Amino acid sequence: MTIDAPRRGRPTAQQRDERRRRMLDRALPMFLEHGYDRTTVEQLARSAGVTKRTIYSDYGDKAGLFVAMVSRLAAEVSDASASESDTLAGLAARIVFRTHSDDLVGLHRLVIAEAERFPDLARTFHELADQRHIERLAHYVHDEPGRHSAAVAEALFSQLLGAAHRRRLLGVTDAPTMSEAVDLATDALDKLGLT
Amino acid sequence: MTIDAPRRGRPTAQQRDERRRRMLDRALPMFLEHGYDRTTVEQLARSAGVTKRTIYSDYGDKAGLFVAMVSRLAAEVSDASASESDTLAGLAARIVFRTHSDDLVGLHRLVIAEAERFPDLARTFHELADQRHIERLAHYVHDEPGRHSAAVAEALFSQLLGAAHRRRLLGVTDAPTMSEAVDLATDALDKLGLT
DNA sequence: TTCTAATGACACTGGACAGTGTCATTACGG
DNA sequence: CCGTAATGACACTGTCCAGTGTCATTAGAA
Repeated sequence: MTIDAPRRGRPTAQQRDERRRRMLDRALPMFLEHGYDRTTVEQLARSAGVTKRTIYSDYGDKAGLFVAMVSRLAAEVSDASASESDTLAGLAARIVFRTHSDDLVGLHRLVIAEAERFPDLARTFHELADQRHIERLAHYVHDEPGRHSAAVAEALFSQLLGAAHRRRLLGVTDAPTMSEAVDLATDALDKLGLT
Repeated sequence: MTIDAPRRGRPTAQQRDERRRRMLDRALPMFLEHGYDRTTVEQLARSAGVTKRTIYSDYGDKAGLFVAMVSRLAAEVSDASASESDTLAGLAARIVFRTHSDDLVGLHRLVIAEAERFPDLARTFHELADQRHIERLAHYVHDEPGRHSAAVAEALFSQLLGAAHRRRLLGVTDAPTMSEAVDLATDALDKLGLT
């Protein structure tokens, strides 16, 4: 859990970058496990192999680190499903798999939980995660007769997450395997009459 | 905000019941506004016109009050949409309106936020709220050719909440009016090809 | 080389808050 | 009417934790 061999004194540029990255990397599992309030700066520091001092001078305070962490992750999510896929079914399945994963569900939970305190963060998350997914889906459904692709894409997105994702947020089911994700995606496409 | 004229000494039976109810009633807005961790027992007590003492003797601790409050509300939600409606469209619209309301979205947020700490509560909430809605919808779609009514009902429920409800959880949109809820419900039924 | 920036180690402060103890007060039950 | 249960008032304890100060240590910059 804890990073070993911390050295005193000013770090090399490389070490400094590693530390900065580690603080963000390690913050996620910490916040996921304990929630925002119950995660102490001391825990965050120890887990990253760093002292509180460094966290405060790099990120200002706990909220600063939290925002930086979520922002970075949301951006990654938005990039992740970008290129690789070529079919609607493939894209749909990947979106299901990703959004139902433990990490993303946990992140989603955090952002929802703190939506009141960090409204901008919630908005960013929504735009980078959900909205991007919908836009990407829209590229594949633009020809549907008589309905706007954006509306169809949103309906599909709703169906791809659906009640299953609600159950994930509430923690009453486990993350689907990739093959289960494919099935969920297939069902969703089917129910909306999409090819 | 605060209840006035608190009197010392043992309360009458009626006063006692009122107090018990008030504690639960007032706990919701408190928890909604500040979240679980940042709501203090002192605030809960003052808001209900009661001292910490009474909260501790009635509910044991903060967690006890929280669980009691959510359980009662979840049960109410489950009863609420019970009888009145006779058409699928009517039921669907009422579900949309209720689940997108500020109170229910806030409650949902709370339960999601604390799903890790109160897993049983999350399960209860899911069964009493979501699952009940799905079952109720299922009564109206049992005749759909070639698909199980339960599956159709779940798909419909997914569509009734959908991306709009995600936005509500993230706090990026306001609660829909009743007429907007009707529109959302109509769209959802439409997209799934239901009458 | 010398000065400065970034850090670890570690102690410390100030505030907040859960939960308890005590006592006077009031209603209820017998 | 008397003993007891439930309460308000209020002080108190113990703990936790965010954020800061200090100093020695090390790397980079001039």
